[in-house]
Amino acid sequence: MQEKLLERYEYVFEKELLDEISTVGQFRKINKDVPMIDIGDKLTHIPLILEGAVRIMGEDDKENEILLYYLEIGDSCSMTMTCCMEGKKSNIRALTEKDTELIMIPIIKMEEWIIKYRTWRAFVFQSYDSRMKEMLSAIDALAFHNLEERLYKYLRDKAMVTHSPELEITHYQIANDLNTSRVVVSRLIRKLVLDHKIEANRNQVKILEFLPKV
DNA sequence: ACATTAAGTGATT
DNA sequence: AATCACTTAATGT
Repeated sequence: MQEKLLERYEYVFEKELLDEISTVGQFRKINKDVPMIDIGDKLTHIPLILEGAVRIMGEDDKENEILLYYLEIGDSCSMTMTCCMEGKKSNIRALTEKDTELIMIPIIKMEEWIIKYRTWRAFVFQSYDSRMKEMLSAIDALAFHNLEERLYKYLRDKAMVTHSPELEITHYQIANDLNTSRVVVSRLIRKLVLDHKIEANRNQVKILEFLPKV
């Protein structure tokens, strides 16, 4: 665990903080598709991702699920960070997208570290900021009723997390994550194919412009 | 060959 | 954009 922690966060956190993380945090290795947090669970720890990715799902007043965002290497969960302060309950559902390694940090340390470590403070704010920006653009797409854009972004995100432009997925699964119907997804997929943005076959979608990160 | 599941199509709201 | 009803295509047993 030490090596990976250093490898991923050596330049993010100061030495003392890294030491404290490795003593106080518990290392966990989780397989693909394992539920970690459900809605209503009390949050006791915040995760720090070392390897793999975690999908964060939200739910509206009905039982409609929607994929909010992914946690990847170097990420933590800003949702957890905020509602964690007072041991509140989760309003999100977390699920491993693939085999994942992470460190769980007890929430009590949150406040302490915010005061104690400059880099931790920066980290918290930074992950806040990036999530906020993501949310804003998501809302934008929703307001414009722009499912096509949402779908394309979804596919790109998924490819990013997988580190591969080729996704093994059905239209039905996509529809579920986007909280829409399969028929609509199929039609939008066909559009994207005609626009030469993707290729699609049964159980498979390939992103054509796959440029690993900006 | 048959059943099951994924994906395509047209019409309707 | 969602839903329905139906077709076609691919896959598994």
